[in-house]
Amino acid sequence: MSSRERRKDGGIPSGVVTRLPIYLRYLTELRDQGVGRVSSAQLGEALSFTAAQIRSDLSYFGSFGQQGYGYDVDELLMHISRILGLNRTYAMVLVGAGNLGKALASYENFRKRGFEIRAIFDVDEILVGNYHACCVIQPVEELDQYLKENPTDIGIIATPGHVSQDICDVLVANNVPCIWNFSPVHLQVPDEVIVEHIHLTDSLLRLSFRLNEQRHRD
Amino acid sequence: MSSRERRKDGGIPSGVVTRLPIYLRYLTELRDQGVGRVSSAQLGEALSFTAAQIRSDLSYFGSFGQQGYGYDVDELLMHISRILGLNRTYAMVLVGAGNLGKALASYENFRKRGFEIRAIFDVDEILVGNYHACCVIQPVEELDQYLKENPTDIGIIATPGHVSQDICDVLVANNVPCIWNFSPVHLQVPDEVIVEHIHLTDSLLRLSFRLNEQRHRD
DNA sequence: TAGATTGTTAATCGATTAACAATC
DNA sequence: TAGATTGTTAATCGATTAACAATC
Repeated sequence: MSSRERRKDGGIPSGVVTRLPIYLRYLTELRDQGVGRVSSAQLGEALSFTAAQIRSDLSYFGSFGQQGYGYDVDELLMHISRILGLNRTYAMVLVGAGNLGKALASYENFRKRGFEIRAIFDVDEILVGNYHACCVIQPVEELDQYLKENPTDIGIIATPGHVSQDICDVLVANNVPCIWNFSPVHLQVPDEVIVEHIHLTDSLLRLSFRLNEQRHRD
Repeated sequence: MSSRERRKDGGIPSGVVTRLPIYLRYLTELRDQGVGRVSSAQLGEALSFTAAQIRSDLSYFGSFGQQGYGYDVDELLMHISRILGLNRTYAMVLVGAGNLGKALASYENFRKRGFEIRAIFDVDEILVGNYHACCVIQPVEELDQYLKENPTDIGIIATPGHVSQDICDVLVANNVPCIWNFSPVHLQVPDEVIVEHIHLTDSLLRLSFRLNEQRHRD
């Protein structure tokens, strides 16, 4: 199947989407080291993937290499950047200005990539009115009105679990297409809404599971 | 294949390990709501999995249900807790006391589950000596000596990318079996070391990819 | 007992990999 | 040209699902 035909059926498999940012990161590293060219075998070696998988992943989007040569690092980097949508900016709102929310708002790398936190909301009256990183913290009751006036691509939920579904509903009702969820809750959203969960505790539990795994063996 | 036999071959598939914490979280919610019993069909409905997948996942570890009845919520919760290793505590060190590191150290839920940050390290002389949450922040040069004197289960890396491999090497050299990595780097570790990556930027890029996905379709 | 739901098997589906013709 | 490596096909592998006998 050619890449053109492949694109027609459903979406891109999630495994592919998971690996693209990994490729991007490593290619950026190579470029910063002044490496100009790389083969799928070399990429695979460095990232613990097979060469075939890397070529297969890239072929969903086009032909970026050259037989007998491999890939031009700068060129491939440019293609993957575009594929991931890095050729534009994204407007974000952050809900929840606790320790984690503040850490996210302070993280410069997001803005550098074009992901801009444009407003911060919290319930805590003590926090409201304070400047943090980019913005004044606003009362959460104003989230709905803000979203009506300001088109927003990504809503970041960094609230305690018991309010996150309510916040999510407000975001969805105002057509925010993407949710970045840091609360320990399985959010209910319509099919068309895109959600990425950062479940920190789940990740820790995967560590403790693997650490104790031998116990479950015979 | 019986669960007993299944356990003999390699490890548990990573998909199963990913879903166990999700089951745990939802079962906890049910228990807190006073729900005493649940079927695989109900679990699947709530979490968008098939009932068969849930039964298949659980069967890796034993038989926890009853035909015609389903699962006792408390009992299943107890089993999954043990499977995930929640019947003990874990000693952790945190390296990197920036915004994100501080947020992690302040997060009470980890400690409640038995994941205890026992020491914090940073390069920044201004931070060193300050108390944060549980512990005094120590100079990173003392990490090696600390690990030699204090058995540690999990090393948390919340440093800038350019030093994270060095920190990782110190952790590995001192037999820390698990790494929880928040830095935007693909760490090189021996096969037996267990690594969980929280790559925040990768997660954002998956959002922007999905948001722009239709552009790549015909 | 009749109804419900498990745990497991066998069938299906999808993802990964090996192989290779094409070609730089 | 000879050597290297792509993009793609076909084969393999593993994960998911549907179906059902067992049984509470």
